Amino acid sequence: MENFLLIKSKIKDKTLINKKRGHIANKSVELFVKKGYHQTTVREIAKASGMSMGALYDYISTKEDILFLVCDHIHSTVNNKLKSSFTGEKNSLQYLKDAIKEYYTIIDEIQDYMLLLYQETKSLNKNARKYIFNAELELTIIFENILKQCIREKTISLKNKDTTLVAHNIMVTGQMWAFRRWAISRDISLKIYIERQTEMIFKGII
Amino acid sequence: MENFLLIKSKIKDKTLINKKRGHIANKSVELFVKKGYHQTTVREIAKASGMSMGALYDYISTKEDILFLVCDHIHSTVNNKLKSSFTGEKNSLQYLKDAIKEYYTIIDEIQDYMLLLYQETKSLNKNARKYIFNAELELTIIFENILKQCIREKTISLKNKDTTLVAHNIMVTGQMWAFRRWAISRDISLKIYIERQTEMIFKGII
Amino acid sequence: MENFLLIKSKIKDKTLINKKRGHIANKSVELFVKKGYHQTTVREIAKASGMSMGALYDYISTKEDILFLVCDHIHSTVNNKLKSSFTGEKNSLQYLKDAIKEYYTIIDEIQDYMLLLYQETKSLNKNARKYIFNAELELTIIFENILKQCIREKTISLKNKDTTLVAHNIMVTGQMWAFRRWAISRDISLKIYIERQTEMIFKGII
Amino acid sequence: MENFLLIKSKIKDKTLINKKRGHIANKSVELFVKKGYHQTTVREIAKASGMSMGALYDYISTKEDILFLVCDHIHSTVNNKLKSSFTGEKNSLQYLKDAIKEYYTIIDEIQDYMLLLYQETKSLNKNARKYIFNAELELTIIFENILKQCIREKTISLKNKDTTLVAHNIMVTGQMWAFRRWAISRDISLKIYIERQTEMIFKGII
DNA sequence: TATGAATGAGACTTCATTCAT
DNA sequence: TATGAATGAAGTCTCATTCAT
Repeated sequence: MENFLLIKSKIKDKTLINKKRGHIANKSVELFVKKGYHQTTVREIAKASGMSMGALYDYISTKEDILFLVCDHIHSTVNNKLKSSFTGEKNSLQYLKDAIKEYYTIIDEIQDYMLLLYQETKSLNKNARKYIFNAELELTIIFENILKQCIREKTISLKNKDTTLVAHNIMVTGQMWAFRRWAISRDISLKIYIERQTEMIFKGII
Repeated sequence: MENFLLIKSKIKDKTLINKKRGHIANKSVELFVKKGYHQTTVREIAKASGMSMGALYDYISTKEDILFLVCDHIHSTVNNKLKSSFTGEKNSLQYLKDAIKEYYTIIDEIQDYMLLLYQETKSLNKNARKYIFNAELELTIIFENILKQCIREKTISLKNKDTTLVAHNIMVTGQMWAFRRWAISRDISLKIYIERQTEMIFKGII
Repeated sequence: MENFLLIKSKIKDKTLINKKRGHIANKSVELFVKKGYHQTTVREIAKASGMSMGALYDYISTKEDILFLVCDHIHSTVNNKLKSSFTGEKNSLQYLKDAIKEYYTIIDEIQDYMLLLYQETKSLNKNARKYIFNAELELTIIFENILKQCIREKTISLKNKDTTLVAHNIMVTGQMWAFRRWAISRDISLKIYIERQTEMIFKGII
Repeated sequence: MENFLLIKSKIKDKTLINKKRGHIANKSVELFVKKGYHQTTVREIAKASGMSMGALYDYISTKEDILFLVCDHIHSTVNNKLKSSFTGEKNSLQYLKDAIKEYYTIIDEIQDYMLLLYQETKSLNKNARKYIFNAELELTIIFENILKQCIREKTISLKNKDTTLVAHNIMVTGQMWAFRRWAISRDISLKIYIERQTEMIFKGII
């Protein structure tokens, strides 16, 4: 977590800061998911974190900072989960397929967090928003790179300039599982969803 | 707009209610787009609407009602625009293609509204949310019906049970133009975006 | 009802005024009993009276006027009921006994109104309050006069100067049935209550 | 004051809560007496208490809570004053006589508070009202117990089952001094009032 | 460092009263 | 006379942030 640049703290010990901020993010994310960012009061956050108001404000300086912490936290979670799943040697096509499956599965696991992330980012200030967008972009680039590898290995037929779009498509189709659950999950399981979507994505690029 | 069931009013004249509520929605949507729902005060809305606080509250009973009005307004706009574009005789495949183009163009025109719609719906109460979800579903069903017509005319190869998923995909890919503008529109114009996405969707179903 | 002096009206026809004001008082008293004067809105009163806001304000000029109308209405009711019960020839002691019984019975019948009367009078302006106090005094004087008649007929042993106090005692003991119902009526019926209290009053003055 | 169960506070220090609530009650009671509960604004209360709006609301959560605080305060005052007056050894009849005198004197001292108490209790919610009624009942029981003691000592001739009623009579006759001052105190001093009323009460039970 | 009481501007909402029709 | 939409001041309550201890 490189949020030192964006959030000021009265505390000197950077290890402590990291530890406490992680703690705050963990406790806050649950509250935000349950009640939404605006409906959650700083008092509630302090209580849930087992800290006093003063102590809390020693590690952040604005309520918005907590939202940033939370968004960052969610993105890190996804990022780490996804990256740590990339093991073993395989051909690039299988790699892509597995990455999609993994990403969609992660989204399913933390769908509430995903909703939170995409609905509340707008409440962040410009800089923080940029930071979060960047994290989102990094994730996209992971897929883009796999696609480029596929192109190099000629396992798909796609122009290099279109990889960005396809990568975004993959991500959005994944997030759709969280956003449109109310409509989709009535008819279809995650397993089938992944199969169908993967199939269609592949048809589009092969 | 049949929001009489969900929003109470102190005014008796239903025509007047409709007129004023439309006016309020029109003025509020701009404020919400600019500052967000929570950051916009009722006083600002009253002022922008050229009404007194009291008059405003004669037509609604909660600030949340205004959000509902706005969400409803946006959906109606999209719905009407889309439906009014369906003219002329054409084969179902062309029909689908045109519908996609039309929908994506509408999204481009009112992208700010789209963002608002999908980020603030969560602030509505359960009933209002259901209502809005339903409007979203209606839109999806339009695409689903076109797809089913294509299947009947055998212009695409898709199983009937997969039409829902593809319809959602079409919608999400369209909304993506609003949500991921910051990443996509740097490299690509709306025209190209529509072409590429249509191509990929069609590859997936033919 | 001589409230013309205290409440202004835009209407000329005095018969109409009387009729409508009676109507308003009748409808309002129920609302006031149920919700209290302050919690009842003029809108509710207008609706319950089947009048428009404007029409209502043609017959009164302040919300307080309605409260006055109501208080007056209650007092009149008690007064008329009590006075109309005074029939037949009897000795003064029996007269007193009957009057007490009658008064207490009236209080039992309209106990909610009694509570209203004594709790909301304070919200009236000085003049209106005086008027209501006067009506209360008139009622007291009825008892005082009976007591004086008893003294003249030597059926009780009481000094003339103490009649006022005893008259007040009689009234307060009656009102107590309304005010302390929550404590008293658990153990005792109205019939017994009247018996016991009458007995004690008589012991005090004979 | 054990009002912790009925009024929530954001403050942790219970001693502080008690102190401040006492302070708030003291300042509010004057305002309520002067202007009435409904006519007094929370802002005025805060100002009179020398607290900020926020601070005030840290110790209560509703304006109604302040009314409860005040009613409780008044009752406690009466209760404590009365109880602390019970000293010395005397026969039960004298005891009763002194208690009446003391109670009536207290009422005279705080007649404005008494009026407030009985006119505004209705604005409390059910639970709070019950609590206040209970305090009133406790007071009544004090007199009831004295009466029972008299019965045991055979200094009065009263059936045990009638003690409740007489106790209520004593209290109501006392409160009458506050409620009907406008009519009574013109002719009679507190001293005389106590004498006459005591005399009549005693005649009724001996 | 930590605590939590205090601040105070400002949010939403109500409602007695008026007045154009 | 009657209607009911409009006014706008004022009410209660919240809550991010600070600061004395």
